[in-house]
Amino acid sequence: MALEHALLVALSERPASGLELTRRFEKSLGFFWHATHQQIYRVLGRMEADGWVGVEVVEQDGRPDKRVHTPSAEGRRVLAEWLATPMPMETFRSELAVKLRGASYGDRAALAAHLRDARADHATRLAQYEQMEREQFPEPAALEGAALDQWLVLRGGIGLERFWIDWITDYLTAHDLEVVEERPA
Amino acid sequence: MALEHALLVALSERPASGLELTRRFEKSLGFFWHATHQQIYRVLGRMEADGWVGVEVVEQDGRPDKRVHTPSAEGRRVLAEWLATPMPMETFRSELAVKLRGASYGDRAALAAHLRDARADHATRLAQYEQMEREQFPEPAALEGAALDQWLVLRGGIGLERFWIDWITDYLTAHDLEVVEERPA
DNA sequence: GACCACATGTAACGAGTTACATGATTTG
DNA sequence: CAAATCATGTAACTCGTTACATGTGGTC
Repeated sequence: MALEHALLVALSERPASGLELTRRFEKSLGFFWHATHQQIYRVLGRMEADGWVGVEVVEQDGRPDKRVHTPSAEGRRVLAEWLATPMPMETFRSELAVKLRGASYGDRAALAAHLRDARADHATRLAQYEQMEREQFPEPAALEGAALDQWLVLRGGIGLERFWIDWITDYLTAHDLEVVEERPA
Repeated sequence: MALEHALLVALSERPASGLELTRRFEKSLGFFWHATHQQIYRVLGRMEADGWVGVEVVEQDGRPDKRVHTPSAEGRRVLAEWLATPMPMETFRSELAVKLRGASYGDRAALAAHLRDARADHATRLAQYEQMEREQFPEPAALEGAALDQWLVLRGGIGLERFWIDWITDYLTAHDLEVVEERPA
């Protein structure tokens, strides 16, 4: 498991409350790790109990208090140890792949419509990532340290979205299911 | 959830016992879906109880009996219905990405060593996939129907392994951590 | 006789999802 | 005053992993 460690990475970059972490996960680390606020609060509570993070209650102007979490010395030790641990090879899990493989046992035309939707979703996300790259990393050659890591992970997200788009396109093309745009007269 | 549906796809291609399914998952659908035999047996039991599959006990020569599962009419209906259902966009989950992003909070050199191992693992799997492609699909242009789908999913697996290798290589290169091969004198 | 492969399971746990609950403050 | 946003949580459930259990038959 690694949500603990993903949270430690995020909190090392900047201390945060549960809700702030949730939002940050949607944006950045979320390319490769998704977590709901329920799960994040639960794990944060466990990390606090285990002494991996310290909590400071911060009063806010016109808003409820928030509990800001910061990695403790023990938390930093745990994170460093995890980073140095070898990992088993990962295999991605994809429902879409199962559907592609099983297409002949259902309505291939209906599936094709969903594939085009899925491709459009990935194209949208790709465009978002590329915009983030332009705005946040205008000069990649000058990056180093944590900022360089962040850019490289964003590059990974971009590469992955391109993989999805290419794969779906290849599938539709091979089955001759691409829609040719009609030019309106 | 979709292990049920993945099993229905596999059983539609060919009826099988639990253990045979487990092995088939390691080979083909396993590019994008991994499942242990425990999980497969449990889900097969549920599918049998729900009437999605029929079971025939087959005696074998010099081996224990096996229980061969075949999709029922109800199972085929369920599969077709699932195939026509729109799906939410998928996000892959990767520990490796978290480690890349968190590298500056640990020992980057130690991480780099594991990254090279991970890249070697993916290169090995890529070679296996490419060999499967040569052996099982020597003439892709002639494929159609279920066989074409199987080839396209294998192509997806190949594309994904290439993504991994490229990404890790980009990371190591950007951090100037590539090992230059020493030429033995 | 020990060991391995085949074949099917059970039990316990941990991780993740979904739905719901609570209370504050700002905006319309 | 109704609705939306901020902020933190509980409860119930499903999914997935790990470890263990059981029995057959062939091989060294």
